[in-house]
Amino acid sequence: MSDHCFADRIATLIPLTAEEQAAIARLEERERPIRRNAMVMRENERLTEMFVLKRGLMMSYMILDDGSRQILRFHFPGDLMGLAGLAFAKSQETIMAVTESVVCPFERSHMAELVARHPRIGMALMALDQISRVNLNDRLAAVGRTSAKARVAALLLELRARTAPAKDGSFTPGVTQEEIGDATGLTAVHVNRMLRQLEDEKLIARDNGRISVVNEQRLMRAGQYIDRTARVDLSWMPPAA
Amino acid sequence: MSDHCFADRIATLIPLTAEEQAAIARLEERERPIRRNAMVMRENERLTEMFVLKRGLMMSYMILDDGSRQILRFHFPGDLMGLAGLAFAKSQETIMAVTESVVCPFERSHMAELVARHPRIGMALMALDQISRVNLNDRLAAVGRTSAKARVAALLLELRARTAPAKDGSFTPGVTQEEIGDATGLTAVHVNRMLRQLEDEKLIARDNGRISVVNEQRLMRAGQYIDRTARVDLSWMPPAA
DNA sequence: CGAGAGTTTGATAGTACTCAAATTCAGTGG
DNA sequence: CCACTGAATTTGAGTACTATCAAACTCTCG
Repeated sequence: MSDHCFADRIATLIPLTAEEQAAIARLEERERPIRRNAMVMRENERLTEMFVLKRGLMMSYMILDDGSRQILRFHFPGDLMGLAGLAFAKSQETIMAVTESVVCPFERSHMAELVARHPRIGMALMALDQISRVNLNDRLAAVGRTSAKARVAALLLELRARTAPAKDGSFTPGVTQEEIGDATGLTAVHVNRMLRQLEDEKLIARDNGRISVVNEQRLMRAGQYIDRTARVDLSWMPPAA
Repeated sequence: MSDHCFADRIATLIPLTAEEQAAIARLEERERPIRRNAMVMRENERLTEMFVLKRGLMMSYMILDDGSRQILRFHFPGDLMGLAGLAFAKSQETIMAVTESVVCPFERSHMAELVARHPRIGMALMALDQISRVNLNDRLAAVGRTSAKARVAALLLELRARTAPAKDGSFTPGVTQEEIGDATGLTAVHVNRMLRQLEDEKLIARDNGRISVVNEQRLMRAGQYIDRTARVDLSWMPPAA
C-alpha cells in the first residue's frame, strides 16, 4: 500500500517525541474516501478545512477566464492539502482526486491549536511547506523558460520520483496527457508529440500507459531536472523540548 | 518614504501585543544597504540568513542551464525574503536588488526562537507566506495559460498595486522590460511590443518610463487580474494570550 | 458489441522568438 | 557644455515552436 500518514512525513524531517506524534495523529482521526474526479475543495468556496492525503493521487488547479485549466500541484500520500487557503476566506484553488483517494479532513483551527501547543511542529510544517514552494518555483521556471519537451520530461521525472515504481522500473503516471498539459502549460496534443519524441530518442519507453525511463541521465538533462529532496537540511532546528 | 518594518506587515493581518511587536523588532536590529544589482543571496550558496526588505525593490530568480533567467517573485518593503530556503542547506534562488535597497538580515535560528516563543507570530508568518504563495500560483497560471499581453498587463497591475503611485496616478515600475520578460516568461523584445499594444489600445499611457493606467477596468480584464489582498481573512486565529 | 474517454496523427495557423540594427537616454569625462 | 559610452528601448524581417482543428484509432468497461 502507498498509505502515508502526516506524522511519518514530518518525521522524515525531524525526530518527533511520542507526544508530538500523538498530537499530529489527532489531525487524522477521520478518513474520507474520494472518488476519481471528485473535489474536496472548490474555487471560491468558503474555506474551513484542510486535508492530509492518505492514499491516491490528487491535484490543485485554477480555472481561468477562458475556461482553460492550470494545474498548480499534484498531491501525493502524506501531503498536506489546502494550506494555501490559510489566509483567505475563500479557496483560491480547486482540489480534485486524480485517482481514487482517501483524505483526512480537519478544521484549520485545529492546525492553529496544534502549532500553538507544539511550536516545533509548526516550524516543521513551515519547512515542509517551503519544500513544496521550491517545487512550485521549479515548475514556474520550467513553464516560463524551458521547451515543451523539457517540461514533459521534468514532469515525468517528478511523477516517477513520487510514485512507487514496479520492480522493472516502469511506473504508471496516473495522469492523462491532458493533465500533463494542464500542469506544464501545453496542449494535450503537443504533450502527446513530446512523449513520442522522448520515446523515439530512447529516453523513455511506453507500453499502454506504463512508462519506463530508459536513459535516466539524458532524461534528467532534457528536463533540467534537479532532485531537491536530497538537499533538505533542518539541522538548525532546536531539539525536542 | 516607502520604509516598512516587518511588524507593521504582520500587524496588517492580526493585532499584536506590545511584547510580540518587540520580539519581531529584534529581527530588524541590523540594517544593510544594498546597491542596485547587488545580491544578498546566491543560488547554491550556503544558507544561514533571512532578510526583511526595509526599502527598495528586490527580486528572487533562478538561472537555468541555458543561462536564461526566471524571476520568481518581486519583493517589496516589508516582505520577508529567503524563507524558501528554510528547509535547505543551500539556496535555491538568487535574491538581488532591482533598485537601491535596505535589508535587515538575521539568522534563521532567530526565526525559530521567535516562533517557539510566540506561536501566534508563527501562524501569522505562515499566513503571510501563503499569501505570497497564492501570488506565485497566480503567476504560474498566467505564464502557463494566458497570452503575452495578459501576462504583461497582470504584472503591471501587480507592480502598481505595490508601488506608491504619484498623485496623477502614474507610477514607475522600477524594472526593465527585460525583467518584465524574465518574470512573465517572455523576451524583452516581445514585452516591448505588448506594452506598445496596450498603449495603442489606450489601456495604459507611457511617458519616458512612467506608466499610467488609462483604463483600469479593461487592463484588469486583459490581464485576468484578481486582487487577492482584499480577501485576506485571519478571523479563525486565536486571540493574543 | 457499443459507448466514451483517452490517445494518436495530419494539416494549417498563429503567437512569440531570433537576429539585427537604429534610437533614446542617463551618466561620465574631456 | 558636449562628445562619448553603455544600458535600455524600439522597430523590422524572418523563423520556429506550439496551438488549433479535425479525424481516426485504441482501450476499458458496462
